[in-house]
Amino acid sequence: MKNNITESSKCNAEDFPSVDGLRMTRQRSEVYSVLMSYRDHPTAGEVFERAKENMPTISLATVYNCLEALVQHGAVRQVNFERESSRYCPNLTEHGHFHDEESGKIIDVPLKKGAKLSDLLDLPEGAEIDNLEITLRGKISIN
Amino acid sequence: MKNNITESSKCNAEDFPSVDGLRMTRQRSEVYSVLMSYRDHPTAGEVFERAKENMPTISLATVYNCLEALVQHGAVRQVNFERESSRYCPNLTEHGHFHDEESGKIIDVPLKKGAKLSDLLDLPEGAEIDNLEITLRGKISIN
DNA sequence: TCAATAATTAGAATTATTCTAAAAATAGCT
DNA sequence: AGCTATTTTTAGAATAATTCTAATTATTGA
Repeated sequence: MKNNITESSKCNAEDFPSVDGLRMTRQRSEVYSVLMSYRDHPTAGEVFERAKENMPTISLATVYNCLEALVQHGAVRQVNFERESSRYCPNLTEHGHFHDEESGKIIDVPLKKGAKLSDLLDLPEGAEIDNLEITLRGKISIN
Repeated sequence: MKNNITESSKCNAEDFPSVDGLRMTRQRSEVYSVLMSYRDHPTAGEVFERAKENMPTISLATVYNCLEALVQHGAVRQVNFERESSRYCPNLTEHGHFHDEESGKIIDVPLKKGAKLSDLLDLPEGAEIDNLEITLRGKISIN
């Protein structure tokens, strides 16, 4: 008897590791693996272009849907630079982003171990932080 | 003899303090004073609504132009929250922004005196920072 | 296998912002 | 003051990223 597992449900932990509570689909798996393999903070449009290489029928709306689902389940992070398109980042460690004005490249900026945000900022009384975004823009001087 | 100074050139340091290199105009002055008087991080659209109270003929395009000019001359700051409309802030001290998820309010978060960003972040070699944005989202617990 | 639910899709709609081109204001001359 | 060059303002059109809609397809669980 032919295996009745569909294309979509074939996805497993290797394709789409541990994103709890999120149903696996071929499209979500594809979008996630695009982010994991390039790791260069692509926009939704760029993810779409890359995903189409493996999955020519995927739609842009689906890429947006998948990215939203992945962000909501904490599998990837959405990062915003000024008014530009959102970009997506699979690095889940606490970090900021440096946007090099010359090359256009975006570089992950790790938070120093043990450094506390409250050492730097006068947070409001009772503030409970759900999300922190640190973005830096500048140049890298070559000496 | 009638004073030939036009409406626009009448603007002086009181209306539009020290923004060097930027020509004073009635519209820029109005936009600037809207930001200075409310100090609550309005969007361009909100600035437009408020500016119209004093200057009913001002256009939205002009508000955008004025805001851009003021930002470029360092008179105000542009702040972005996720994908929402840009907001504008006349507080020129180094600070971040806390976005309260419950009230929607945006609260300035001062950087602690003497605190250095490099204490918190592992900046890339030779990075020269032109712009820093720290945005926090969360709740304020009332105890 | 069937019914219920969820995801995908194409294309339309939305919305913030920018662009365009013409009119108005202004500054720098003489 | 008058003239000219430059800048700013303006209304409306254009753009572009994202979201919405409604129909189709896939998936789950009984």
